[in-house]
Amino acid sequence: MAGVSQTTVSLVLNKRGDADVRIAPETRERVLQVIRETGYVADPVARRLAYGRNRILGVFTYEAVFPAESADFYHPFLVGIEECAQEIGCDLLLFTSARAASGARRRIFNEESRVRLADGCVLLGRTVDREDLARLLAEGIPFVSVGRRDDAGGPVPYVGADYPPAVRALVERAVALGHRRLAYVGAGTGGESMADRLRGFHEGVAATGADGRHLTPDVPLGDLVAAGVTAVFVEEYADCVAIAAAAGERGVEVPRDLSILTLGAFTRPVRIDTDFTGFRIPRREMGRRAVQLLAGVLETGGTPQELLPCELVDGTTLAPAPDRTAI
Amino acid sequence: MAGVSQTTVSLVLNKRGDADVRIAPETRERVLQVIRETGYVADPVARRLAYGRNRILGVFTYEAVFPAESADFYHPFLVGIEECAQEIGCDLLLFTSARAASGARRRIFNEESRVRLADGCVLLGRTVDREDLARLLAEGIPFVSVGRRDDAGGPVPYVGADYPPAVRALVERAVALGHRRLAYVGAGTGGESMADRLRGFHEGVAATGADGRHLTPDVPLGDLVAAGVTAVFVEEYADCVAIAAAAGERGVEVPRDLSILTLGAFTRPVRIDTDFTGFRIPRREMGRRAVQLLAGVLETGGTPQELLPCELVDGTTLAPAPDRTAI
DNA sequence: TCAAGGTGCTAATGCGAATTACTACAGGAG
DNA sequence: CTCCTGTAGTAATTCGCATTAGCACCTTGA
Repeated sequence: MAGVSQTTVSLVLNKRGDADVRIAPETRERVLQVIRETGYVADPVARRLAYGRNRILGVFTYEAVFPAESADFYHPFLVGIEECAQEIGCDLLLFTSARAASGARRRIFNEESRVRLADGCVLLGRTVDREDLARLLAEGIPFVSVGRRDDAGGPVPYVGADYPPAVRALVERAVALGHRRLAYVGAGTGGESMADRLRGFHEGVAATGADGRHLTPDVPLGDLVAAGVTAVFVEEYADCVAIAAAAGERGVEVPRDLSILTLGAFTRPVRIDTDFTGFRIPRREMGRRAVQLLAGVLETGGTPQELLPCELVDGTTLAPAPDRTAI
Repeated sequence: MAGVSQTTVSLVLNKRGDADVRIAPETRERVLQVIRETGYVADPVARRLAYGRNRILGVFTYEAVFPAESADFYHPFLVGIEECAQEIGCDLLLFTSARAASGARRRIFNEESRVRLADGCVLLGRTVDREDLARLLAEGIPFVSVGRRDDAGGPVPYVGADYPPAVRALVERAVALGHRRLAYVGAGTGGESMADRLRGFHEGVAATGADGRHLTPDVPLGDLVAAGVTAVFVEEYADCVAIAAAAGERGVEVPRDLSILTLGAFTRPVRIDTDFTGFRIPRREMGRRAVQLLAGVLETGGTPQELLPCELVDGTTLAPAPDRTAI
């Protein structure tokens, strides 16, 4: 329509004013005019095939992105991801189809994975399949994990929450308030984040010289009390609630008789009613940062690894240790 | 690696057992073996370019997808959309980049729109730009709007909430409880959904012979009371809350002195504390249905238009009309 | 023995852009 | 008048796959 070749149109569209390729202003204007009239938009697919970039970031989650329960644990991450993606002018591709059929484990690389359609991707999930990570690494697909990950055939780029210092700080607080017998209640495994929490607990215990034990979530409240534990550090939020409820039933007053500190893992949905003492995982910031780091990886490569600090939350479930003699 | 041509691999991958093209089982197995070993995955971009389909559905929202406020109005739509997309094995492309720079109106067709990367898309938003709709229609891009839309140079495919009967039913309920002076509080414009609500109100008033007036949201509560209005039908949820609050201040008891019925529009975020009488917009179902309809459009074309019924919610803000003589 | 028909696979082409290599033309220097 | 140097633009190729047309080989029937 403008009487020029496809090449010229391409050059005009991509604003190429290079030294080695130039377009007469008059010609350029003619092309732009036609584009304006027809509303022509370059096919993003072909563009990507030829050029290699899309401005599309993939988001892979091992759970549903939009959970039925609002105010869900993952939501803040996504808020941050979206905010940042918008700022840098990228679209987001949610791999919703990856949710495998019942039974089978969901995997990034399924039969017709669309991962490579995106320029890079953000991984979200409590745990991420090691094989998936290794393959991502091996194939050189740019990605950033939200949440720290152990090496998987190489260092994994991530932005995580810095649990150890946070948990350790909580332990120190409790000890400062007179608590001597502490318990970590939770698996302490099942993902790096759990391991990090437990590690922070042990560090804190070691640093303060307190007595710290590691118990599984199914430990009866009676055992805790009988063992003289006055402060529990609970990995999973739902267990916090359960313990608080059990305490209520048994006449153990929180926090007078027992301090409960949450370590903020959300594996199971639960209604939030108590204002537990613990720390805030900077979820939104992690989401934002993940996208920023991914943008950096796309730009210049590298394997960024960052841990964001968790802010302590005062809450109402930590009090000075009860007078032992009074019990 | 398998000693066959690219064509053969393509045929094996796409499971073509057509009459006109056949592959020896032995060859097929050899190819599959190599694929298994190398973990080869066809480039989704090239695939789309050649074949024309992606199994990617675009989601265009005129507001942020993941709002900072949880339990947001749009969230249920997205839950439904994701659920259904997952079921039919599609990924979701969120056009987060479309959020234009401050000031400018966000548009679907911006300079480098990625709409055409998806097979089709779902439109979400209180109002949708008419020009965008017209262009979508003109270019033959498959899409389905969530929310009824007036024609835009042709009928628009949509799945909406059926407001008129719902509002009308509320009016009839109020009249059945003795209310005679009713007021619709809200703009009644600014999108098809608003117009539909107002229309339903007028229908209800006409059918019952009650006295119905249309007032703007800034009407002072005093005027309502002075005019003898005993039941207000409030378009915007935030206004419901505001009116209830104003009533509380002025000693007008809800619902004894004044019944408040919500028509469920959420333009402005607001804390929900009262259990207003009104109806439930089937948001999640609308999201699901939109994706189903879109799948249908992709399959067989057409211009589906559906309205889903709104279920009445009893709530606590509708009571029999006060005895007029007693006021 | 040869044509007809079936079988199994490949060469060539297209999708729509980006990119590279190259050409036609004009003006100035030698 | 020829050679050189820019300048402005184009033809050809590439990206990785799907698809169509067609080729070579093997049966079968007459």
